[in-house]
Amino acid sequence: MKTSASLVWFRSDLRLSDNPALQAAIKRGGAVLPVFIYAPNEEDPWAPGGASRWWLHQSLKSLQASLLKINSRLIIRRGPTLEALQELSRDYKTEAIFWNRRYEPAIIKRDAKIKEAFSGSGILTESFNGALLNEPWTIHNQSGKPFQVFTAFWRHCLAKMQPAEPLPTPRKLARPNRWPNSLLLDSLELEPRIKWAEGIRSAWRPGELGARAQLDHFLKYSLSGYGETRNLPDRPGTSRLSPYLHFGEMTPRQIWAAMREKAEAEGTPQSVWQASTFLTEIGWREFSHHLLFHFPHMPEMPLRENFKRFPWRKAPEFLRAWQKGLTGYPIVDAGMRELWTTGWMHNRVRMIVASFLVKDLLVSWLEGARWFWDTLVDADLAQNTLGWQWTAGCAADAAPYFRVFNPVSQGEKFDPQGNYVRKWCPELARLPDKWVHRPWEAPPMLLEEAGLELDRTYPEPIVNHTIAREVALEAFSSLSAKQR
DNA sequence: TTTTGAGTTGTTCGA
DNA sequence: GTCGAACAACTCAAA
Repeated sequence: MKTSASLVWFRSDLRLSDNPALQAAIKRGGAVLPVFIYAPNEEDPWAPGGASRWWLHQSLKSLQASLLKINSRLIIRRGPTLEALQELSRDYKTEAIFWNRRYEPAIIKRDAKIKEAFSGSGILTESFNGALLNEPWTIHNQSGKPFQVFTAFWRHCLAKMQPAEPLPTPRKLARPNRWPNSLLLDSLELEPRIKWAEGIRSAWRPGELGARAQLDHFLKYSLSGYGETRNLPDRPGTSRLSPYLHFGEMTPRQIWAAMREKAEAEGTPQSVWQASTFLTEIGWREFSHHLLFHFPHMPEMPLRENFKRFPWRKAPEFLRAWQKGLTGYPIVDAGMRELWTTGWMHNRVRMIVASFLVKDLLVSWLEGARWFWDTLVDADLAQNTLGWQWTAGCAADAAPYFRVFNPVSQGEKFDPQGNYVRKWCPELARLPDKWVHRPWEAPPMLLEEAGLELDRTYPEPIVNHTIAREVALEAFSSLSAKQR
């Protein structure tokens, strides 16, 4: 005798709390079958990179454990997704399939096909908003078009938004009479064969519990100084919630609720300001999803037409030096090595290294986006795309072309004691503060005392920033209508 | 329809 | 050392 069941198709929502699809299945009654289907080629060309796969493995493991505690299990299958869902629903008298939406163009298309395939089958399919404060199609300006400028977008959202209370965490799920087969998590081979993930492992605690712990820690220790310390890469001044948000181990709605609670408890103008500065970052996440939804070609194409003829360099040796953290600019190299080691980079440093690749080296933002995609544990198509287009100046609402970060002054301003640089570039550790961001200018005696031999133990700068800046300004001005 | 004001995160130069 | 202005042109949003 088969029991009637609902499938809950887990995707980028690896949590039990505040999960609309899961709640819908519970509400419907009958058994709940939690399913994860691994089908990376359906996300092509943005299938999860190495760091993301590592995180995904840990998250699934954590979700398995959480489900076990509430009388349930995670069924793991491989794609093609449609076939996997059809097979499961055939074998287990499935009445409904529920999932939370994703917004990547390839996923939207695939999900639409899946919905289509089940229509008329007698199986209900329903998707929910489990990742955003507002669905992208509900936000538009007065002429009915999507916003392209952040400030206007976020002002509009703040005025209209009333995020609901987060949904509860289920205590117990109804099981089927008999569990479907499941693959072993290890058989998905998400973890790297070569052991390069140890640095990531020691930096992070993936999963829903890790997410909550991180949020609590941030609210308790870092939010009060957020406006200032978020820019200092040697301190834990940022929220570090990005990977949790990407994998749906935490929702913006939960963050919103936690912040509101805290603001109500404290209520000082200062705390409200710090909270709003942080919430603006959540606003950027919303904005990036809004843009990706309305301009689905964004991951590959510049939003501004005229950038299609930008003279990017093909410079594999520059790209490689940047990737390896061997550019000769300490703050850039420190950032790239932090990324490689921990799967994450401080936001301030992301801007610096991105500006360096795009403006000093004149290498296309797409190359940068691809590298970040493979190495970041928080790699998110919407956020990564907007971040790079913003830096390159080819988004509608972008950094002005003349804003070229100076890697030395940025380093001296935001890492004045060189703690960050010394941590990730230990060969520079013994240089005095004064020279730690510009070793090539240090007196030879000092270099020797610090055990540093330029071009042997640490590279000379691969480009001269002052000259590179001039070249970049020239290249960018070639885009203006007057000149061309 | 036309007009106006504004636009995340900077740097440099010269007074 | 500090401060304000210049750095383009363009597009978006809203009046």
